[in-house]
This record gives sequence, C-alpha cells and structure tokens, in this order.
Amino acid sequence: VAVKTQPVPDPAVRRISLYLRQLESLAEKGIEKVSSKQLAESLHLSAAQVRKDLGYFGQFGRPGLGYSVADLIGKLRQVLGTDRTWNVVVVGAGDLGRALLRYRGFQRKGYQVVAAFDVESSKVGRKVGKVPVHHLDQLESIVRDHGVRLAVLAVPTEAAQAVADRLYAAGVKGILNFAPCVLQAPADLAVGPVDIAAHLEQLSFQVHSAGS
Amino acid sequence: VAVKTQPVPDPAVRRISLYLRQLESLAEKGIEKVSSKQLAESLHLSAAQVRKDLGYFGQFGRPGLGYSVADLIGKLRQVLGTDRTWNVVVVGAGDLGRALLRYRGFQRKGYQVVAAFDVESSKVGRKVGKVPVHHLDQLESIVRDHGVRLAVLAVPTEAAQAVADRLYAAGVKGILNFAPCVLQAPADLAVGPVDIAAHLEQLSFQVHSAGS
DNA sequence: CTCTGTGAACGACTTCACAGCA
DNA sequence: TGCTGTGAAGTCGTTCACAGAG
Repeated sequence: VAVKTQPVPDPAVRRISLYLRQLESLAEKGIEKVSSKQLAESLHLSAAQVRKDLGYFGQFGRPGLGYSVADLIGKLRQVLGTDRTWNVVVVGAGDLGRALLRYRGFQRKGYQVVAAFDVESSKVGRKVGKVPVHHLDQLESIVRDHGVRLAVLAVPTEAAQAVADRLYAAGVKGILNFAPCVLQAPADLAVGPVDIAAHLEQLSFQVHSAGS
Repeated sequence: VAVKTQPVPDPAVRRISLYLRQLESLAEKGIEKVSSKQLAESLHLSAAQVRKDLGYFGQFGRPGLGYSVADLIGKLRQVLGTDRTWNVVVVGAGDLGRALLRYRGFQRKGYQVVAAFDVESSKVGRKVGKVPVHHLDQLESIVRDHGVRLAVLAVPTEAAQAVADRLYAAGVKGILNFAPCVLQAPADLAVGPVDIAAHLEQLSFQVHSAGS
C-alpha cells in the first residue's frame, strides 16, 4: 500500500527526541499530565512550536486538559521507531568505540548493541562491557544473522567509507558516523554525522564572536 | 568599541566547520585552489550555498580563480576562533569522559585539554592519556589558573546543572553538554548540547519511516 | 570564458491568532 | 475558562540569476 506521508520538517523530528526525553523525565517523577506550554518552557521553545510538531504525527492531546504523559511517550516512541528493540553494531573498538559500547543510553532507548568489530587482534575476542568484539571479517555474517539495521561507525577516517560500504552491502539501513568525513551513501542508507570537534568549534565561535 | 555584527544564520556557522574540515583534507593532499562548486559537491551542497556562507564573513575568493585553500583555512580558523589555542577542561571521567580525554580531534583543532575532574577517589590522581584527573573540589582554582573558557560536560544527568553553574561562576563561557538534559544558562554562557542517543533516534526514525 | 559576490525570488519553518472541544 | 489543533501571516534561510572581476 502506498502510504502518502506528507513530509515532516527535519527540525521537528529532532525536537520529537527532546520531547520524548523530557516526557520520560516527567514520567519518572510521577507526573501524568502536561500542557504544550509546560513542555515548551522546559525546553526553551514556544508552546505553538510544540503543538505544531506533535501535530505532524497525529492528535495526541485533549483540549482543556493537555497531554497524557504516558500516552504521549507511547505515541512518540512509535513515531521514532523505538517502541521496539533495534539490534545495533559498533564498528571500531578504539577509545570512542569502547566508550559507546559502555554507554547505557542506547539500551535505555531500546537499542541493543549485539556486537563490536575491530581489526586489531589485541581487541578481538575480548568483551567491552557485555559486548563481544569480533574481527571485522565477521561483519557481514553477524549483521545478517542478527538482522542488524543500524550501525555506529567509530573507525579512523581513512577506513570509514570502506566500512560503510560493507555495512550497507550487508543490509544496514542507518549509520551513525563519528568519523570526521562525509560518507557517500545510496538513497536508502541514512547517515547521521556526529563530529564532536565541530561541536566545540561552534562553541568557540559563539564565545569568540560574543566576547570581542 | 561597539562592533556592529550582522547576525549570521546558525546553519551557516555549522557549515563553516565542514568547509574547514574539507579544506584541511585538501591541503593535506597538496591541493592549493578550490572552487565553490568543488567544495559544494564534496559536501553534497550547492555552490551558491557555499559562496553565500563564506560571504557572511568576508570576500575570500577571486572571480575566475576560486579560493586559495591555505588562505581560506586561515580565514575560517579566524572566524571560528581556532587560530589560537583554547584551554579546555573535561568534567566527568567516566566512560565517555575518558574517551573524550583520549580523543585526538580536539588537539588537532587547537583545543588543549588541561585537566579533567571527577568525584570518585579511584579516578582522582590518575592520568587519562596525558591529562591529570583532579577532584571536583579543585574545579574553580584550576579553571581560573589556566584561563579556561570552554568545558566539556560528561557527568551523570543529575549532576549536570550543578556543575554547569560552578563552571560558569568560575569564568567558563562555553559548555559542550553530553548529559541528556537541558541546562539553564545565562545569556553570556554558550551551551552546545550533544545527545548521542537522540542522534540514533533520528536514524531509526528515518529508517523506520522510509522502510514501511 | 570562468567563477565570485550578492540582491531578488523562492520556499521552509515558526509564530500568530482563533475556532472549537472539555 | 483552559488548552489543543490548525490555517494564515510572518520570518528566516536557500536558491536563483546575473553583474563584474580575472
């Protein structure tokens, strides 16, 4: 069936993650209802923005009452696809890769890191946290066996493109790329670039241009 | 002197980091000239976009010839403030903090990590890479002594706000926040939020909404 | 002829403002 | 009355297209 999805602005999708994070925090505190105004203020946004963003995906609120925290969490997880568990692999078990393997945030959001890969024999065969590190040779077979569709790329820049190509060929549909380079990718492969140094540059720009 | 700075779109500033990264890569290969078109294509952008972005900061090119790679690198570093070295501290020496302490990308961009902090006595007194880990008590004195203006925050969510307040009070002007929460900050404190789990959510959204 | 720099046109995202339900 | 959902208005960022320098 051809589903006619009207395209949602990218910034709105990014904010959905923020809403969800905030809602989960409210739920932990036992809060059951929230208004667009409250949600907006906690994130330094406008109430209209919140309502418009949620409106792209459905009608989740009740006029006069606001939103049910629990319901909205469920709906937004559905939107983001985190209402089910995703199997993920981490490629590269250097410093960053190991940190990501120990990072609990993925698990908490419904991502299950099933394997890591590296080429260095000193790392292969060990475990980082609960995740076994395999040789890169086993990438394809493990990705296929576990039905992995998301990968985290934490390899040196020079190796990033080649690994990305192999991941795609093995069936991976999305790559979170920590290498500071632009990946060439076909249309049906999603790439999320994360350049930590660039984030610091943005900060120094702001400080530098405000201060002088 | 009141400097009349016409405001630059945020997305443009983010792309400046990308241009710089690409230019540095070209320089390593010995390439001396580049056109807006070449730069654009390597980043999947339009040539007009590149010219417009650079135009916010000055006239760096020569009609008919393009841009000098070396010159443009120098100019963009000036823009981003990375033409000089910034002293940086990392707060939190957990898994993520330690990975960031070992990360060489900061150094390469002109950031010098001078100290790390934690509250756990098992970590205090040791070094991670070449960076000494101090007790959080010493935050203020070390920040002041080294004239630190940028900080990386890699502490548990519960502690993030309190540490941010202390950093600001000690004179820090920019915080790269890896904790998944919104920091309350005065106008003259820049905060760069980095939520790794949220980036993965964006990916699963794309995969999930494209695939069905 | 090539390629930059830039006002003008366009499109995308945000804010406004209000109709309608609880 | 309080608050959502949503067209309409407004703002901001991108693309276009061309004058002018090399």
